[in-house]
Amino acid sequence: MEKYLEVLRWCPLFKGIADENLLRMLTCLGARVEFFDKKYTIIAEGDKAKFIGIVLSGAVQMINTDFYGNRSIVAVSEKGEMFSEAFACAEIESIPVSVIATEPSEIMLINCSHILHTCTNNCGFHQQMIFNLMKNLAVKNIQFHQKLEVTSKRSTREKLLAYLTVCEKKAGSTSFDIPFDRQELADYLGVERSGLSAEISKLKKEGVINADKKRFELL
Amino acid sequence: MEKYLEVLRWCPLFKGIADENLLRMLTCLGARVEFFDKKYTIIAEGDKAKFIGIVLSGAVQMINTDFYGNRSIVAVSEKGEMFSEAFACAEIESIPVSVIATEPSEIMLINCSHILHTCTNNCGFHQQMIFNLMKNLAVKNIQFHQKLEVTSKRSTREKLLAYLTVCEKKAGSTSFDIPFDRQELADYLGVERSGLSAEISKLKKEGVINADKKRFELL
DNA sequence: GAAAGTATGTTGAAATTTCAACAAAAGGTG
DNA sequence: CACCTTTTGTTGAAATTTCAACATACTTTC
Repeated sequence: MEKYLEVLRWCPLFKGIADENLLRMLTCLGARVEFFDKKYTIIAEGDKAKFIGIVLSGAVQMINTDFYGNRSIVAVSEKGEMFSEAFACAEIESIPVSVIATEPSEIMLINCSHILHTCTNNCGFHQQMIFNLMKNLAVKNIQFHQKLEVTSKRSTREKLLAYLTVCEKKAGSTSFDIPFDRQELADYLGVERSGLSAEISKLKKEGVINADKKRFELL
Repeated sequence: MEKYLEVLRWCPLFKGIADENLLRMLTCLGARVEFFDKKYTIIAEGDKAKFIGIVLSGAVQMINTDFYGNRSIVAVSEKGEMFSEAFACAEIESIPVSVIATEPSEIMLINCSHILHTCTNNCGFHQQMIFNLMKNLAVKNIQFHQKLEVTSKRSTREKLLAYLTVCEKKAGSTSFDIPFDRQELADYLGVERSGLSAEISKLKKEGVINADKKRFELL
């Protein structure tokens, strides 16, 4: 597990926990690492919601596919971030989305009940970890607020600009990469790909943005 | 505070805490109760995100108003439920939405730092409360997933039916009341009121639903 | 480096939503 | 009960989005 230390130090779950304690905890938690190729399903809709995932390398998307096969991208987790923690913490039966690797990815899986229901009173690191988990859940909540703010806009143009503004803030620069190709961006924003492409072109012509592949710039 | 005991027992924050401990904790937490008339603002966008709110009576809505004045209803909290807990727990600067009373409401306000940063190691009830708070954050997360699933549908009809299906599940009956009037429902679903009214009429004619004011039935 | 496959941009027609305006119904108030 | 206000339903025109189809650019594979 040593080779993952650098990523794990960045993971919100282990904030404030020293390396040597972290490594011991991983054993105690029964953490295991699995590799998934691009496009592979890490957790399928309907699976038991037992595990918290941590992205050690690569990236994953939470996908919601409806009755008619329409894909909606709910969220993205990148290196060092967690996923599926809300489902595991809420102790619901099964997970309502699928988690897909969008690149070859190494994923750490931890049975959430090991975090919630083991030695909660004795071990200080454990308390810290539960606190970290709570804070992370709150942060994810806020991210949902942001996503709702973006997708609740009525037009493709407004959704796109709202999303790019969020990215700009996150990146701390007017120029940044987004984690989506055009079809994925459309599925994330809840709009039509062709209309999205048209809108991007229009905004380029108007001199509002620059865009090339996944790189965007707000002018 | 005794007169609020019945509601507070139902509040997810105090689950598993006996009445006598609960009352002592309220003092320790510095909980206070305020009354708000219908349409009054409990927390305004931009306010410091210090407080967790608990609805003792009445109901509140989380409202997001954009630059152009378009209203979007993010969520509703009813009797016994919490609000603003994610903002407080994430310890962000200021709250990005407004919380409005939709009926005359009694609201309990608790400074979240009193929950997170006081006697966390000594007091068992306190540990329980933090655990409850975490679980509630996870549940709210899942509710956001549900809302996204509803609002990510492309047509007014699909959004409405998806929302009504969620209500049906929650109510455990094909007939139920929704917490919105027509304009509010439109602002919650992210559609036009007139189009929504038209769609409701259509679904009634087709025999798919019954609807009268806030009461709906799925046929 | 050629071939196949994937991603992106473009376009016009069809469908849907938004907008504005009004009428009818319901609710609140003196 | 009459008046005023708010809510809801309806409608048609304008704007926007979706859909389908195709051309081009870019990637991957052999």
